Amino acid sequence: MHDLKWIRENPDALDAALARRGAAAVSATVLDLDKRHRATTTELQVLQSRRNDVSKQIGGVKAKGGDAAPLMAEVAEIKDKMTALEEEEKLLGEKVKSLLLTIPNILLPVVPDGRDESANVVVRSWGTPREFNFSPKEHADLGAALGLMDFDQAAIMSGARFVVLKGALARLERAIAQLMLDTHTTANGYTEVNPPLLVRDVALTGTGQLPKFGADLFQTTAGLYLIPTAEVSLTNLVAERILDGATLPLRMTAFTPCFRSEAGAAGRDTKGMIRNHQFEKVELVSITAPEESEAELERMTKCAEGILQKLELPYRVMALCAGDVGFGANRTYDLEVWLPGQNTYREISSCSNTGDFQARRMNARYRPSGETKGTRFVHTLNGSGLAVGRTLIAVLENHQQQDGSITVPAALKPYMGGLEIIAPGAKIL
RNA sequence: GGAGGGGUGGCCGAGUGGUUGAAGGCGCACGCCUGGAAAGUGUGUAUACGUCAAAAGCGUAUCGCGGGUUCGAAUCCCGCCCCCUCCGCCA
Repeated sequence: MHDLKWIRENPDALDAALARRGAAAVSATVLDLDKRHRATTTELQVLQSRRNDVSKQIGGVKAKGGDAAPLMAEVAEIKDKMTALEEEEKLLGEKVKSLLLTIPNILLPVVPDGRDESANVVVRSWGTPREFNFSPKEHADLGAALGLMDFDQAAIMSGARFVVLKGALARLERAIAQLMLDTHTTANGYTEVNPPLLVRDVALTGTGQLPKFGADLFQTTAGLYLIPTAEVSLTNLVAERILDGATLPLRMTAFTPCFRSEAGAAGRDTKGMIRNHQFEKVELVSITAPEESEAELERMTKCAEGILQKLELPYRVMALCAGDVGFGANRTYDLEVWLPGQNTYREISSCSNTGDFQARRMNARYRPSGETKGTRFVHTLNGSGLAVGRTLIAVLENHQQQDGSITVPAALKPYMGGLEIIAPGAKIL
């Protein structure tokens, strides 16, 4: 959400920023509503002031046993006028607020121009895609051949876009998550959190999924929503709080299931477990002072990259272009992992700085250390560190052998009880 | 799910219709005192919005949230949220 004052002073900057995203200008509409809202507010406040005044006089007159009738008549008249104004004021205020909630964040100047993902820029890459002396298979085929990845049975109980992992693959997924959590909580300084998976609409409004993207979410009959990412739960850990500046930055990580309706993705990535309704992810969230957030984004991205390196998975870092950066972010790096079975790079992590965009929506502030007066909005960042399901895919495809077995990367062996090879033919279920 | 109790400033806590943004205390800041410190003592100590070129000042709102009653609400009424206690159910 944007600062209204800033929009008043920089309407053209807002519209120009929206144009970079390919979005329509809104400043004129905002300013018109805001102007009418403030005019109404001022008018109302004059009446309120007068009413408070006269009411005090009535108290005084009555205390002395005088006749307050004329004064009461005056207040009655004032109140008449106030009723309509109050309604108007409230309505205009709500209109301004709801419009503000639909305006995306302003991109930083470093974000490359471009309309869609084809204009994203490769920042750096790591690792060399392995040379295969056979034709590498896709993860869904590998998993099925191992007998440990079952889409059919998942469909019977849950429908499309679900998967059942069994035996060594179920364990592999857990091992991957453990490696990530252990790395982030020790080497990278993040605090592990186990947050709620069901949240209220205010939490989702705070992080920006609502009000615009409700169609992507699963909502329960009780009105709560399943989180589409732990970013929601973790970032809301600072909602409505005033933090002590000395405690910043806060770094937290959580391993959670994520739920997405994939409403707009019919027909895309229908094979395999690339795009499921339910998947697991280790999320990273940082809360920083404003001047630290850009450096923190670099740091966070490096933390995510570290996991890919440990797993010996080639990847590249993409700077998303203006048209591809998400609603709440001012800048985003995607990590794309090499998938030999699909002969392409696929997104496995997305690290974003939202600046004070989310902080304003959830009223997350801090008091700069040393200062006793005044608060400022914090900056919030989030990144996948990494998407666990997609990491599993990458491990399968990159570490597959000609016979369909999977070599367990060294970093995962301790978490696999020393298992070195996941081989076909295990008797399972 | 049933019954009851409660949500006041950074914290504790008073306040059941009238000049209360809110007593008192703690904490914090600054000063006095002291060789220095403690103790003592004095002063100050919320947020948002509006007005203003800006500051000061002024105005408005805020005692969980929203609505209502009233000339006037932290105080009365209604709805919601949250917390606590007991009962029931339950991993």
